Parts: sequence; structure tokens; C-alpha cells
Amino acid sequence: MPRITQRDIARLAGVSQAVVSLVLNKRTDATTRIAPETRQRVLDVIRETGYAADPVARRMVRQLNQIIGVFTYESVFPSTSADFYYPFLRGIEECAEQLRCDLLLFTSAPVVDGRRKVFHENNRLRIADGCILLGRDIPHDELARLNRENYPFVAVGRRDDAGGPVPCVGADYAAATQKLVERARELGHREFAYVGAGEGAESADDRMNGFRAGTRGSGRHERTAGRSAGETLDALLAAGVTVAVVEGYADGIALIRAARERGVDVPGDLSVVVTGVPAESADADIASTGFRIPRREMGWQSVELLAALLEDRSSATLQRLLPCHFVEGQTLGEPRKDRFD
Amino acid sequence: MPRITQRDIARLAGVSQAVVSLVLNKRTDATTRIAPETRQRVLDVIRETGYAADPVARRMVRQLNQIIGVFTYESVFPSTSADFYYPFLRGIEECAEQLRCDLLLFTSAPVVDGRRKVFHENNRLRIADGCILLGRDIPHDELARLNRENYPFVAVGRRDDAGGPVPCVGADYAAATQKLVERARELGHREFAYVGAGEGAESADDRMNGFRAGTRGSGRHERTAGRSAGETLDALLAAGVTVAVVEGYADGIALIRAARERGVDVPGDLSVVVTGVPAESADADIASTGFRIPRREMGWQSVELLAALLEDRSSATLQRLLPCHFVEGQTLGEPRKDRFD
DNA sequence: CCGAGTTGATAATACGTATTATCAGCGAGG
DNA sequence: CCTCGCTGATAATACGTATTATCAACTCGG
Repeated sequence: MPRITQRDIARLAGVSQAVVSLVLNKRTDATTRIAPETRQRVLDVIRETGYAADPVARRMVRQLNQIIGVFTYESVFPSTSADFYYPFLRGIEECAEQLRCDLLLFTSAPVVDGRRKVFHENNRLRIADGCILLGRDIPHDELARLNRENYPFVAVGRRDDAGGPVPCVGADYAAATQKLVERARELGHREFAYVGAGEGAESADDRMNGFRAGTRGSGRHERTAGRSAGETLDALLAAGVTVAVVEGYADGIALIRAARERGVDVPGDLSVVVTGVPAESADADIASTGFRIPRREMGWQSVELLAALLEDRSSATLQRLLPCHFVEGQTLGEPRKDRFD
Repeated sequence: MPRITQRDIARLAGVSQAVVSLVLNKRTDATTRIAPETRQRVLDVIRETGYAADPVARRMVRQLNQIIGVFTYESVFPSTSADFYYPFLRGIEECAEQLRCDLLLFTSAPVVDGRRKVFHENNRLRIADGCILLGRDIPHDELARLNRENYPFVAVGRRDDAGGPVPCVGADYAAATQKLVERARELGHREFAYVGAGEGAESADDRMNGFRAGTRGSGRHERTAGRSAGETLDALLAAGVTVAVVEGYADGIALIRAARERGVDVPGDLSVVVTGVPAESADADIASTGFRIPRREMGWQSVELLAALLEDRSSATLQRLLPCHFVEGQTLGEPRKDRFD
């Protein structure tokens, strides 16, 4: 049962294949004219046979596939990754839908050590017109290669240059973190500490930079790697810190829990602000103060930016930074005046 | 920045386009021979350029693209749909990954009245090798048309015939529901009621059939449409029902809550079993008894079945039914012996 | 030194559609 | 009668890949 083609329609209507195509595409240029009765005859046959043009052949002729690739550095749907990827993907899906594009998830990329690699043996990136890159951290060399190959892509999350500026849609962690510090300062805080790596990924760098700007370089830096929340808490209290700016949400929650367990009042004895509160806070018992990352909007705009790149390479701004909105929680308060009494 | 083609590769490697194609397809027939050094030269260029064959052109000639379409009747990522789609997609992603296939989400299909339509103006189904259909209910006419057009697809969830058997991977609601009833019978229950539509969708039909088989036709049927949980509860109690077999999880929870509010003890006064408990019960305060739908496994097997269809049209079993596992909760108990005393 | 067989590569073609160039027919104006 | 302009349709081609037929060069046995 071979597929019905325009040739078949043409034969049935007693015309040429070209006429069928012209009728289908409703061409009414001055250059292409079709007699009304001929057009009707073709339309009749099409209706009778239920013919529909093969979209694949159609795409052969038009260059773009209307397919946007989505490359995730971890599997998308396992629940461990879900909370992270979901909001981004929601925005991506919504924008793609509006642009009438399909989304291609590169599940074929082999997972090595829990991570996918863009450039592997049988790379299929070019199936899509362009690609959205999604991941906690994206290897610098892969970004560089994408740039080198002039492949249209957009990273979700700000990225440092890699053989040229990397097209990306990020969140303005620096400004948001700085604003958190300023707010704490207004409440009377003077002893700040940044809790987390503070380096490595761009997102950490940005937060640390914002922290430094807000504290005028006077803040402490408590690294969490290899330490328990309790140990970090001890270090903070010993140093006389009154407000902890925590890099990761999970670390923030852990710190607050550790404080509660020891009878350290939050925010009475120690204020804790988190640089990234999930959209739906999983821990209902703790309403942490901090800012929200506009993940959905980032997803949306990354697709929009990619579409702009595909239309016109000389697009204005290759990098977009979206503002984060303050989240009023219950873990930031005034510092205790009498704490050294 | 035109697309890289085999012609480009051929030029760079100093061979003809045909050789590139032959190398790519790893042809080792006696009729097609390629010198090892030539092959290597081509492979080198391919690797350097990151070339990947245009799937659309490929599809023109061959049948397969290594692309599996995923058609969802609602948007996937919005949180309202997430809980439903998520487990299916997890299985789909995992299986596709193993098969080295990419997933194409048909986000281009326009959403009308909150639902997508497969067959619309510019249908792109054939870009994929085949398609997984995912949705609470799938229009019968679309299934029929897919069958008529001989397009390879698999529906997730059992479907009635539509111009022939519909390839699908479903859950055996009938058997699972019947087993629930039997279990209640063993505990001493004799007054059963099925709560829900009990018809319309295949999933409802199956549950109802299982219920009828389990009750030997003696059970009641309480429809929920247009009624509050309280009204349903009243009807159940008035009829002397001791165990309610509830179609939807949300309805089940609502019924239990309504009972609690009125001081009706569950399961003391009324047992409630649910025909479909989510993997991660969102309502932590209620551990409902029922069975779990193997959503992830359904997703996985649907891809596997589709792959089988693509390899060999005369596949053995077009329809698969997976068993549901009993979930021991706290809403099914022995009926009160003295309730009429 | 010639015909046959082998090796390695290429030219040609098909897939189904969209588009462009071309062409046959015809009526009108010169 | 010839040419021009116009109408309506067709032939030809391109898109990128896979496959088949073909072909040049070389080897080898006789």
C-alpha cells in the first residue's frame, strides 16, 4: 500500500504534478495561473482521495525543519532531575508551541558518567535547526566547538565566553544576590557570610560577585564542600556572622534545620537567605527568604533568542539576563542587638 | 551558513558523494568496496565537521530516522499535566535512550480547547519513524485515521478497535479492579459500589467490567458527575454500601475527606479503594488502598512495541496489558459487623 | 599480450514536493 | 501574415541521501 503522491492526484485529474502542487499551495501570483475549472478538478480529486502532502518531502525543499533541539546534560524525566528541568522545559515548550516548532530531545546521546555529551560518535545535532542547551554546568569545550562550527544554539544560564560570546539566557544572580545583602544591611546586619562553593560554575561566580559587591568586600566565605551543615553552622556562629547567604537551596534548608536542632533561632540568632528558591517549595515547614530564579521565563526566552538567531545571525543581544524576584520568607530578620551582652 | 551536506564532505575528502553515503551506512557488501584509507579519510572529515545526515532527506529514501515521535494531547510540562505524563515519559525516555533514538515532541500541533489534534493543516507526523500517543482520552477518529494511513504508532493505555486493532500498551484495570473487589469480599464485604463514570473511556469501561466480574453483577454504581463528594457519600451510606471502589484518585481522596469531616470512619464505617494510586502520593495524610498503574513500564514498553512494529509489521501481539500492583493502604478494612444493630 | 576477474570508485537515479523556466495556443493589432 | 501579449499548463530542476549500474585501473593466469 504505497503512499498517495501528487503524481497520483495529477494522473487522476489529468494534469501535471506541478499543477497539483500549485493548487495545494494556493499560489495566486501573476506568474502562476490556473483555470478555475482545472483547480476545481484537482481539488475534487484531493478531497476524494484524502490526500495530504508528505511533510518530509515538503521539508526537503524548504530548508528549515521547524525543529528545535533540546540537549539536556542529564536525563530529563527521572525525578532527581525533574525539579530542575521542568520549569525550563515548560517555558521552552510554550514558546516552541507558539512558534509552531517541534522539540527534539536528544535522547540518543550516550550517557557517560551520568552525563550526556553533545559531540560523540554519531552526533545528530544538525537534525534540528538549532539547539537549546540545558544543564547545571556545560563543558567549556563543547560550547567552544559549537561556536566554532557556527551551529545555532542558546544556553540556558549565563556562560562565560568560549571562543567568542556564548548565546545564552541567564538570570541576574549578581544583582539579585547583591540586593539580598543590601536588604540585610538595611535591617542592621553587618556580619555577612557567603555559604557555598562561590566559584567553578558561572552561576556561583555571579552570586559571589554580587555578594562581594553588596558587602563591599567585607564578608566571609564558608565553603560547604566536605562539611556537614552542623560544622558550617558552628563556623558561622563562631565568626559572629549574623546573616548567611547560601548558594544552594538544599544547603540553605540543611543549615536552617541544623540550627533548629541546636536551638539556634532563625532568624533570631542567625538569618539565612537563599540564592534560588524553587517555584514550589518542597519543604512546607520552612519558608526561606531569598530570590526566585525565573526558570520558565528563561526557557521561553532561550527559544525566542534561538529563533532570532535562525532568522538573522546579526541579532542585537546575544546574551540576555533576566531579573530574579525577591521572595519574602521567614528566615531573614533583624540581628539580635544584645547578642554579645 | 548553508547546511553541511555529503557533497561538502565528499569535496573535503576528495571523493564522491556516493562514497560518503556508503561509509556512513557502513556498507560492507561484496558489491560495495571501499579502501580502508579512503574510508578513514571520510570518517575523519565527518568527525571534524561534526556532520550528521539530514534526517529529512534520509527519510525520503529510507524508512527510518531513529526518531520517535511523542504526541501528547495536552501540553506536557505545565504542572497540571506533569503528574500524569511524567511517569510515562520517564519510561519513554529511558527506552528511547537505550534504542539510541531521539524523541520528537510534537509541540507544533496547535492546541484547540486545551487539546492538540494530530491531523491538522500541516501535519508533521511523518518526520518521525513512528509515534507514541499519550493522552487521557484519544479521539476515536484520529486512531482510525492513523490505522487507515498505515502509520506506525502505539497508544499508551488500552484502546478499543478503530478500523482495526489499535496497537497499545495498557494496564490491566479489569483484572486489578476485580482483584480489589475479591480482596474486599475476603474481608467480609458484600455491599459494593463503583464510584465514577464507569464508561466513556476504555479505562473506565475496563474498571467497570472488572468491578462487575468481582461482584458477580451485584454491585451498585454511583456516578460522580455533577455531584459533590458529600452527596456521593450520602448515597453510598443510604444504600448500605460497605466498600466503595473509586475510579479516580482525586475522587477517592475527596470521598475520604468528606467522610472524615462528617465523622464517618474510614475504613470502619466505609472502606474506600482507589483504582489508580499515584507513584508519589501527594496527600501524605491519606494512605489509600488500591492498585498502582505501572506508568513508567507502560511508557517503556510502548516504545519497545513501536520499535517492534517498525522492524516487522507482522509483530505478534499488537496489544499489551501490564499488571497493576496492589497497594496496601489504610482505607480498606473489615466491614462493621454490628452496623445494623 | 590478451581476456577474465577483482578492486575501488563514480555517475546516475529515485524518493515527493516546490519552484522556475519554458512552451503551446490563441486573439488582437499592425 | 507576422508579431506581440496573454493564458494556462508542463518540463525541468533542486533539495540531500541511498542505492544501483557502470566504469577505469590493475592483477593474474595462460
